[in-house]
Amino acid sequence: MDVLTRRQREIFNFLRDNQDHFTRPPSLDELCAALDMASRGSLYKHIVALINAGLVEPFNGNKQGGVRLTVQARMEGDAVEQGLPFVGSIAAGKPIEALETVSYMTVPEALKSDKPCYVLQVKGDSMIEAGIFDGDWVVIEQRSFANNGEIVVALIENSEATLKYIEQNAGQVLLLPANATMTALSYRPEQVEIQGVLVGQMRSYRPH
Amino acid sequence: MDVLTRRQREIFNFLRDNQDHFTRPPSLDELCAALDMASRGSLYKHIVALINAGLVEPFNGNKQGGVRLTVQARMEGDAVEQGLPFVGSIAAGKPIEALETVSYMTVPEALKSDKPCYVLQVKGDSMIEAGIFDGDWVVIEQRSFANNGEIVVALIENSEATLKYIEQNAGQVLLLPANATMTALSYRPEQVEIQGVLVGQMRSYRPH
DNA sequence: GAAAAAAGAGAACAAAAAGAAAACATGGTG
DNA sequence: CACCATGTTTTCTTTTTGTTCTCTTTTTTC
Repeated sequence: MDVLTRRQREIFNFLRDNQDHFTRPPSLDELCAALDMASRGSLYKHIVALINAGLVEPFNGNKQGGVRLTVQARMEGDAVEQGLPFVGSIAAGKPIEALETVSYMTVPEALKSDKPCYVLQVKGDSMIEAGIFDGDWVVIEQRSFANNGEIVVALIENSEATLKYIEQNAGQVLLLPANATMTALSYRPEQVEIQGVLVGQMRSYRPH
Repeated sequence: MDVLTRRQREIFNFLRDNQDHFTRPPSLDELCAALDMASRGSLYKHIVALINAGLVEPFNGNKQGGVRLTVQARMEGDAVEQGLPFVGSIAAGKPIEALETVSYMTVPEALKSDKPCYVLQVKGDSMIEAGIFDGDWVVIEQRSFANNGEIVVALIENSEATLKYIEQNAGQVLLLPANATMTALSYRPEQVEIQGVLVGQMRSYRPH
């Protein structure tokens, strides 16, 4: 069995990643539009290759109806939707570990990562310029390291947890608020413990 | 059992998503109007297909009275797709009604209202100062009226849908962006149709 | 750089699906 | 009774879709 070409792999990946965006198997024309291609016939060749590779199956007995992924392919992308632990609010001056799970919150797949996550409610305005407001919920991937420029939950001096942009240089860790009225804080690496990285954010506009 | 065709899927989805909007089972003519179809006979074929698939049941012993969903159909809608209909992106210049449900998105209870809701993806920066960024998802409560100061999905001149603050005075409707680089738009009431009100917002920070 | 492979555009075709429009049936209403 | 809203059937046209073909363009490989 032949190995996939680059474009075939691209198209398969697109199908795998976007299967949830189609309620029904997409037709060739729909796929063309989604892939920004102009020719059905060109796409058709790739789909046939994927069919031959066993990665995609014709929908309706090779007649009409579009293509859909094989069962194996679908498994790969499917995840069970389950609530994330909601552990309280941040900027409350307490380490996250001290907070017990208050409840569980159902969160869209798109806002999670594939690693363990939890949900916090934001208190304060330190990140308003990043579009994170007082009262928002944030989805945090549990992780002890971060890349510069990421928004992290950082535990300072083992006592206070905050949500800030992080900038780690040699011998110095900068925690940057997204608020012109606040100033950046500088620490030594051993003073700061990263407890997680921001992967999602949610806000309710309902009156309460 | 035959697999549903694309159009049958669409119509079933429409029935499932809009069953709350009909106090009684809709007649074929009512459904035609709702689906913007001109021929009862054409729709009838689709309904029969849905009946044969066990997804829809005739209301009054195949006599008068319209169609309504079977219990199974309701189950499917509730169990399989627990999420809200995701109907596409806004600021794409298209009325919402023209957009079909492309997928479903699981949304936290706290971001919904108790009325029917749907999800849109935001395109553009017109609401950045309200903390709504390009690429964010918004949960919209389906509603044709709004209070001043609410953020609404407004259909302008029956052709373009946008997300803006609304301010309705006598004989004038103001649509206010939350972006200092953009200006407010003023319309006559009959030029603006409110399609929904913002009740929730979500953002993903995952790279993709 | 030339040859080969891959990718793409676009046209043409047949079959399926979808739609329009009209006619007919049937029950309820005034 | 006539009238009307509705479901049902039929006949037609139009659109969509998979499929195949030829041709050009781009990318890879030697």
